[in-house]
Amino acid sequence: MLAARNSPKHRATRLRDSERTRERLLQAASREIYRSGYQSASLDTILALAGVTKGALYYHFESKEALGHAVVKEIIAPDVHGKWVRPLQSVKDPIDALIGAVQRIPVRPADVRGGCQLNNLAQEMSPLDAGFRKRLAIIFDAWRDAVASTLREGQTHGSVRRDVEPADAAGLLIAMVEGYGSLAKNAQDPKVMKAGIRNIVGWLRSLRAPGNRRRG
Amino acid sequence: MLAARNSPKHRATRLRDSERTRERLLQAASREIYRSGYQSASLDTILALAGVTKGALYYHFESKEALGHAVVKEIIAPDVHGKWVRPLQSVKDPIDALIGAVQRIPVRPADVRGGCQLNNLAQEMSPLDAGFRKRLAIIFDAWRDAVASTLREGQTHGSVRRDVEPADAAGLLIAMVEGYGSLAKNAQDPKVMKAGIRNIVGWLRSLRAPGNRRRG
DNA sequence: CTGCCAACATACCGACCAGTATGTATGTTA
DNA sequence: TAACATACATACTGGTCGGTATGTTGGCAG
Repeated sequence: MLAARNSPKHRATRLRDSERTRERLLQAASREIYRSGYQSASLDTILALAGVTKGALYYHFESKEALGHAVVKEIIAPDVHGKWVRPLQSVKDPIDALIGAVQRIPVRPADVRGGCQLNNLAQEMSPLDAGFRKRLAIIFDAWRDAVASTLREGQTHGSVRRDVEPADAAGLLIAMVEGYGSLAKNAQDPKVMKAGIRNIVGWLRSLRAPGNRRRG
Repeated sequence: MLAARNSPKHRATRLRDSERTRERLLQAASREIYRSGYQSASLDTILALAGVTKGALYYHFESKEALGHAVVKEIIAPDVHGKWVRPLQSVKDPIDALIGAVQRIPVRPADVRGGCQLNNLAQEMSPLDAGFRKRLAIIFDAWRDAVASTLREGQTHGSVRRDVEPADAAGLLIAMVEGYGSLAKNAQDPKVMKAGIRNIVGWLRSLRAPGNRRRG
């Protein structure tokens, strides 16, 4: 009788429901912060989106700030990792991989109008809250390190020009991506972002070592 | 008696005082919006900065939104014009002029931490308020047009490479400037901005037509 | 069956918000 | 000098904010 029906399922169900509530709060907060910015994001709006009430929120998070930090860590960081770090790990051709990542930047009207989650929050909160700033800086650093590493590897394999400074080029790439994102967000026009992607891709091609051209 | 002492001075004094109050409100609003963003900028804080009260504000501006629009038109637009349009008009060497403008980007810690007024407001308000978005888009367009025009002129004079598309290069330059501004703002580190300026300058040099090099 | 705790829901709080209604001092005009 | 408009100051409003204190419910151990 001691081993029979120890009811791990019921416990698991409860825990899973609790985790699902937390996840819904995170997703709702992410969407609302994306729309209105962190400071103007209303907890009531987030709660309505998540379909729960204040009690649930303050059970899972100790404050609005903690909720925001959790969005950075559990939503934004994995997103950037999936788009800019994992795709660059152990690839044959770094330039092709970078071009692919750039071309996979969302260009649907809604995405262009909303901009980049990472950049949005960094722009708004970096001067105002050290907790946000540091967490976002870690993401930017990981992004830049991933690009720089793949460029360095390309240099050792001879596919990337030796006179390119990987760290500088990585920073420049990120600046271009975020800069064009800003321009396209203001213009509210996917064409601006598409033109930006073309220009970035052209610049990336110029980093390829002579004799390693894929085209032309 | 009809022409004597028609008291234009008193009227002028009154008008000048009124105009000064309006100007102080604009400057205070600009600073507070720069610090906290438009949405989170408190009118009470702006009034305290300007040293006036609600009555003065709503005498000169019909709403917070109108005040914000006036900041864009009367503070931000002239600032961008003075830094990126006037310095590029009828210059001998467009590349040198562009390099000069880039090198004149403020890199003091306070400037780097605060970011670019134009980009700050554009990022925050473009998706939320069409009035802000359009006014800011006009500034971005004027900026890009000024850069593109000076590049075109450089092409006719032979100092800029013919294979450069002026409009594309202008957009890329602005994207780089704003992108690096974002990265430096998040890093809160003037070194990031200085490194960005060096990279942008290097890219600008690559636009110079062969045989027109200023430096080896 | 009972007590207990996790996982919420509900009701409420003071602070702050943009905006307004009204008061008032200082010229200007008739 | 009396009427009047300009250029504000003061006092107040309804609404929203993040946060808290308390109530409620369901599963689960003893």
